[in-house]
Amino acid sequence: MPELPEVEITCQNIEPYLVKKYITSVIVRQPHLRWPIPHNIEKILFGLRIDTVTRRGKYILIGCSKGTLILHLGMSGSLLVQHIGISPQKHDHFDLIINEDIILRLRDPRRFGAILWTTNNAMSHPLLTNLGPEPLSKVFNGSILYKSTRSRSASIKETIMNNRIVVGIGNIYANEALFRAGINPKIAAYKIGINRYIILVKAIKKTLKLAIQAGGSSINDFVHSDNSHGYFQQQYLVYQRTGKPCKKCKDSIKQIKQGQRSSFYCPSCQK
DNA sequence: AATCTTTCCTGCCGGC
DNA sequence: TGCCGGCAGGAAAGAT
Repeated sequence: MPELPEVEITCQNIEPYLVKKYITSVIVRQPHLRWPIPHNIEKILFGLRIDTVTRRGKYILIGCSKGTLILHLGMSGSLLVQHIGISPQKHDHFDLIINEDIILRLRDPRRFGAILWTTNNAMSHPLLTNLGPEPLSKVFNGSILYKSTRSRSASIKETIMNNRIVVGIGNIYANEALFRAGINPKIAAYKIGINRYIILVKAIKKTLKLAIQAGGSSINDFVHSDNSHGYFQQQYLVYQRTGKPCKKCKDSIKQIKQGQRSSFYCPSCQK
């Protein structure tokens, strides 16, 4: 399940295979992702040099000589780096062939991912222009989060999962960060004070950094671009630990629904 | 049949 | 009345 740590690691893994190399062909097998892959993408990308591989939230940005390829892994996507000649599997929808040698291959069973192209400044693309701050950047701090939540009656958990407030925090790390901060996921965001927001921001950063260090988390279907699996899934503090003892106080972890998503928390440690 | 992953979009609400 | 921000729910495909 690609959350920000997985996307970050994917970027790090694919970058050396792409930068300063050339796109020598493109194969589209299934254009119907979240939005259609641009119909003429093969012609657009042919012969372009790749200059950069960066990330904005969970969007992967492949900067080329004439524009930017915007990728999103959705709920089940992964990017594989394979040698040319390896046969595609059932859900391998898109190949970028690099220097006639290496394939960057999008595998996405549930097809909630996206492949888009923009010739303008990528940051002014409609999907990117309204995104909140990067959670690991210095501008994301307790004061910013406090100010941006004054009119928010939604729960704190749903609020930190809102991309306009802060990008990149999905269901797993929202649960984990709130536990680390000792904040109950049901509290309305506007009711939380500046002091607790400072603690929460530190907890978010720590949670994401630990996950990136561990190589990204995995439940079922996240595969690293070198085809190895992530190995962080054993270390969750609350996620999917319903009924198990809290790792701080031994109380039983509770599971509830918030906005159609499962939340996990310790009723004793999170007030 | 329900669940799980992301997040955009639609429709609705209340405030000014 | 219209505009706006905010919010709840729905939608997409597939594995289990």
